[in-house]
Amino acid sequence: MKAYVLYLTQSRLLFIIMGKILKVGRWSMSDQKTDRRIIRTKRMLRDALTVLMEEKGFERITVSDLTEKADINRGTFYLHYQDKFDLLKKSEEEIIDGLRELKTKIILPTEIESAPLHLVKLFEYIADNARFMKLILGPKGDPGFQVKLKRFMETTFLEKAMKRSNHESLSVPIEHLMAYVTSAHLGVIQHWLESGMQQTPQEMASTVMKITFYGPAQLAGLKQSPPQDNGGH
Amino acid sequence: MKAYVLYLTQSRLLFIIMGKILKVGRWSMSDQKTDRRIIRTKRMLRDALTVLMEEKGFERITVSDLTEKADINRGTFYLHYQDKFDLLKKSEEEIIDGLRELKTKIILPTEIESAPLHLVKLFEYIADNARFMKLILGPKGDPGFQVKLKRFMETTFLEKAMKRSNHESLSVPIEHLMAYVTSAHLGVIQHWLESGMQQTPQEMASTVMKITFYGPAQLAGLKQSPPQDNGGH
DNA sequence: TAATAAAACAACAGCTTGTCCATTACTTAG
DNA sequence: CTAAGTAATGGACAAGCTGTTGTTTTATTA
Repeated sequence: MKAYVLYLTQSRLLFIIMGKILKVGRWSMSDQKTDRRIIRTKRMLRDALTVLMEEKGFERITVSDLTEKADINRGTFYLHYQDKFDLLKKSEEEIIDGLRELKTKIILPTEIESAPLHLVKLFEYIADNARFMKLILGPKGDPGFQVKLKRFMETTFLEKAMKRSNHESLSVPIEHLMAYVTSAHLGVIQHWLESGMQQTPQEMASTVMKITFYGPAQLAGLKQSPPQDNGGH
Repeated sequence: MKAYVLYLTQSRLLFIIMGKILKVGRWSMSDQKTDRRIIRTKRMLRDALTVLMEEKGFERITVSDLTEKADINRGTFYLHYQDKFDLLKKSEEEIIDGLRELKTKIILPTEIESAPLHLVKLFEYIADNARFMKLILGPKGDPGFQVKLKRFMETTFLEKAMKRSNHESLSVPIEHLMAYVTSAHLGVIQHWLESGMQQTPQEMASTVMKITFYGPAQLAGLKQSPPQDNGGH
């Protein structure tokens, strides 16, 4: 398998492999993350993204908007990101990475039945990143991020709990139960963000746990009509 | 108050009022919806929208794409819609209107505790419009539509049920309970669509009702750790 | 201070947008 | 069936955005 260097400009490297042109990202001898200029540029662009999403929503943003708001040359943008979708994706990944860090920190020997503490930490993290979270999870945000967040919740603190349950006793498919709970959690988070975060992360976690354990209907005091099984016929 | 007709092109009408230019939508003597050509054009464009959203997602679609796929002159597009966002919005509104019709049809004297039947009808309607629903509620869809759908569920069959509950007994804020349940419903719908709709609408409605009544944790057999109130301190 | 890399500048073809006009094709009321 | 009315077409336009490039300037760091 041969690889020919085809072209080499400032920070761009192109290969031809098997007759196909392949663009292989960026070219640099030094450590990418050291240079202050890079960090500054990226920070400016991500800040600009946030501001502009608040102003007009992601769909209406152009790369020109971003670089103008960030006070950066438009060409510089393309030195770091492919397009505005790439910028969004990488901003999202940063948030998810933060979540994953949270996860490794949180597994302590003291908490075996630790779902509530997990939840509190999650709400705290969201509060710390409220501005971006509110946007990305809001009505003009990115539904793909919702999926990522739900998947994170599922693998982190729900799957574990569910694994411990007695599957045979489940009268509903586990996948639906999962979809129900993760989405419910997400919905409460969204509402919390939209309504200006009037409650503390502790209160929110407690609320969510209560509903999950006692059930929405029980908590609302609706006991008069237990659901009859009309799924069979 | 004077109004001067400034300009009149094919199907466009412009005013100047108090020195300000005002574009007043569309101009036509006849009933907009009668003409077969209009109906055909709109249908073609909405079909093209669906296909293209499947192909590349809404963000990547251009008006040129739409008109090319629909085999329609690009100028014609602007005779009916402002831009691609307008087309999406109107397609969504059509779906929501269908839901509202469902709602008026459904209120029959036989069902007082009718939440389950409401739900079955909802799932049936979604199945009937599965292709568009899957897209619009999917990871490349429109989060704004999720909000609309949740609001519909809230006002239609949840608010009524909640109103009947004894509010004083609620140990969690009703708004959070609402957010929890509507989002949970939405999540199950999304999962159902994503996974190829293996279950019947009846089964789905039954599943959702069960979880809502007995609670996710109870159904999973997790009874060992009832949530202690850690929201206070 | 010298080597190195990022950013700025300026230009480019190609594409999309929204709008317009004149012409053609279709629809429907009479 | 015809004629009036209206939608659709084709062609054109300026304006704006995109992604890329080569050259020059500026900043960083060893």
